[in-house]
Amino acid sequence: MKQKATGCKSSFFADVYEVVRLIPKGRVTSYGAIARYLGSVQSSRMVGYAMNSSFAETPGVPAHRVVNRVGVLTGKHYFGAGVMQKLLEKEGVKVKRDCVLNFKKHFWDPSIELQIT
DNA sequence: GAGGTGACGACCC
DNA sequence: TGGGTCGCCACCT
Repeated sequence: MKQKATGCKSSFFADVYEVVRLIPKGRVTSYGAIARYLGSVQSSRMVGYAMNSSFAETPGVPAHRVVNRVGVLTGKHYFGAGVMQKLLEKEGVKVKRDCVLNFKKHFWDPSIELQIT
């Protein structure tokens, strides 16, 4: 951990972290939604990569609120088995078999919620 | 300085 | 309709 590019607000990662922190409690979003909000839906993979490094971020990034486009907790393996689901259920999000129930209902789109007026 | 990696998404067969 | 493959782009080694 020499530089990690942290502290550089213009970093793509930093931008991702900022958006994820804005996700309200009991809501979830997708990697693609964040990537699209940042202007590059093709960079959706980078969002996931950013989450992988989010554990080193302070304060912690609620990465458990970020799932793939169909509501599957693909990152739970990195969080720890059951941890991601437990955190979501604690916030009122029903999770079954690593899938968010009523995903569309809990979906939080930054491009809409954070739309520039 | 260059190549490889990756928690996804969209398109094609 | 379902499964498989490709692309994309910033960070890490």
